[in-house]
Amino acid sequence: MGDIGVPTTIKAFEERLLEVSESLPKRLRQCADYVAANKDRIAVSTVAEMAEGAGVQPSAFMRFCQILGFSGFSEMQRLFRDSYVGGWPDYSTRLDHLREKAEGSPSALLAEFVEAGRASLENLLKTIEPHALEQAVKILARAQMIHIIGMRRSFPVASYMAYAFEKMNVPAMLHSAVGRLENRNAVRDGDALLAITFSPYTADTIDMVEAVSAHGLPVVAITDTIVSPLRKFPATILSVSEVDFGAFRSLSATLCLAITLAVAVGTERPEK
Amino acid sequence: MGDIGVPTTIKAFEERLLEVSESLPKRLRQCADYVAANKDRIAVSTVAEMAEGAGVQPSAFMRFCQILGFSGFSEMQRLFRDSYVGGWPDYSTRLDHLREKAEGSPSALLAEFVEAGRASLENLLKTIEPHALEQAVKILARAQMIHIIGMRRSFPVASYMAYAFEKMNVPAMLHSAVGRLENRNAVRDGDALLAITFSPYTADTIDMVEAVSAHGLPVVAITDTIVSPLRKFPATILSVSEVDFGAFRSLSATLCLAITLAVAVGTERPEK
DNA sequence: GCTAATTTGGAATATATGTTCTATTTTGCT
DNA sequence: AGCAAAATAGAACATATATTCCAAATTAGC
Repeated sequence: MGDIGVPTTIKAFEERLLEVSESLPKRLRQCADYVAANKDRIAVSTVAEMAEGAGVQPSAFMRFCQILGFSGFSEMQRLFRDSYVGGWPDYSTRLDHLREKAEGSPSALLAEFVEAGRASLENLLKTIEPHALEQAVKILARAQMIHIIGMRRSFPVASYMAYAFEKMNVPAMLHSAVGRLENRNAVRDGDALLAITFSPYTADTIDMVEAVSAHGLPVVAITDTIVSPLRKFPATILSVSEVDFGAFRSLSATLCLAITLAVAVGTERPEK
Repeated sequence: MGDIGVPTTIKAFEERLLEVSESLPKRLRQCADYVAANKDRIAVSTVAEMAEGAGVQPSAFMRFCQILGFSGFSEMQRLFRDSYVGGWPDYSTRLDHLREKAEGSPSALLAEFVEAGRASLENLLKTIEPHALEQAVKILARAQMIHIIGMRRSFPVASYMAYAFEKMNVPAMLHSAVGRLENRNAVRDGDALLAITFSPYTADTIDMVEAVSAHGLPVVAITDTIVSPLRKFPATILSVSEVDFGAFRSLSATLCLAITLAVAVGTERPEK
C-alpha cells in the first residue's frame, strides 16, 4: 500500500477510497461501495448503522476504517462532522480566555475576528433563503419611502443602509432617536419599514414594527435566529446568524446582507 | 403551556422553540439562543459540545431538551439526524452555483458581496501592521476620553465603535454632526482622537484631525490606502483596503478591524 | 429582609457505542 | 484434496456519552 497518512480532508478521503477499493475482499468492498454512495451518512450514523447499511458486521466496518488510514470509526466520523459545520469554534469561551489571561496580542485578536467574520460569511451564503431575499427586494423597491430603524448594535447597519439608499437616490428615512423625537407620523400609506434588530431586542424597534404592521404596511426585517420576537408579525424576515465573539459581533455577514439588499433595491427600483 | 407532544418535524421544533423561548430563565434562554443560531450543529454534536457552545452545563441543556418536549438530547438529535438529507452544498460549490445560475438575482448579488467580503478579510490579515495596531491600542487605552469621528460611509464604523466602548465602560464620545453642533471644545488634554475616513475624504473629519493634532493630542486613524490626506499628520494610521464590488463596499474588513481595536482597548485599559 | 419556590452546577450513574479479540469459516494455492 | 493464509462473525471489553439526582445558589413573593 501507499502512504499511511490519515486523510485530513474529504478530498483526500475520496482519493484514498478510490485507490484502495480495487483490491478489497468481499465484505470490505461492500463497505467501500456503501460508503461511496452514502458519504453524507457518516457524520450522523453509528458504526452499527453503517455496518447494517453495508450488510456487514460492525467489526468488518471497523477494519475498513483502519484500512483507510484512520485509527477507527470515530476518527473518520470526526472528519465528516467537522467539515459539515465548517469549523465554527466556540468564540465566546475563547474571548473569556483572552480576557482573563490578557494574553494574546491585538494581532491575535484580529485573527480571531477575521476568522469569525469568514465563518459568518460562509454561513450566510448557506442559510439565506433566496425566496425571502427576493421578496424583501420587491417590497422595498415598490415602497414610496423606506423607513429604516435599528438601535444600538443594529444602528451601524441601519445608518449604512440609509447612506447607500441616499447614494442611489432611493427615498429613505433613518429613524434615529435623536432628541427622543419619534417621527412615527412620517410613515404613510405606500411606504415600507425596514427593521434591523438583534438580541437583546430593543423595545423601540419592536414597537415600531408593531405599529407599522398594524396599519397594514409591509415590513422587512433583518434579525438573528428564529426566536426573534419579530416572528409574531407578518414581516418578511431575513435571518443572519453572526458568529458571536463574546458580547461582540463583527457584523460582517449582516453588513454584507444589508448592502446586497440596498443595491438590489436600488437597481430594481423603477427610475424616478 | 400548550401541547406536550414531541415535535416530529423541524418546523414543529422551531415553533415550539419560539413559543417557549419567551418565558425561559437565564441559562435555558442561552440554550434557546444558541440552538436557534446553530440548528445544524445539533445533528453532529454531543450534549457536552452543545452545552459548552451555549455556555451552560450539560445538565442545563438536558433540561432544555425536555422543556421542548423531548425525552432527552438523544431524541432531539434523532429528529435532526433523520431530517438531515445529506447533500450539504459546501461553500465553494454553492458560491459558483449562485454566481452562474442565478445571474442577476439578489442571491447572485449576495454571492458577489460575500466573496468580496471574504477577500477583504483575508487581505486585512495580510496587510495590517501588528506594530501599528499595538500602538493604536496603547494610545486609546491610555486616553481619558476617546473622541470618535467618522462621516458618511465611515459613520457606521464610528457608531459601532462608540457602541462597543460604551458596552465596555470605556469613556468615548461620538462626534456626529447632529444639528451642526460641533462639540470641538469637548476635546481636552489627556484625550485621544479616533478618526475614520475613506475616499472621498470628508473635510470635517480632516479638519478635526488637524485641529486635534495641533493641540498635541494623539490621533489614531482608520483609513484606506496610503495616499490618504491623513498622512500629513503625525497620526497612528491603520490602513484597510476593502475590496469593492460596484460602487459599494461591504465594510466587512473595516468593521473587523474596528471591533478588534475596540475589544483590545477595552481589555487593556486599566479598570475603572 | 425573610421565606418558599425555582433554578443552577457538578458529581454520580446508566446506557449506548466504539473497539478489540479469537474461534471459525472462507479463500487461494500446490 | 489438503494445507496455509486471510477474512469474517460474534461476543467480550473499554470508552464515551447521555441522563439523573441533589445540594447550593438564586430569584420572587410577601
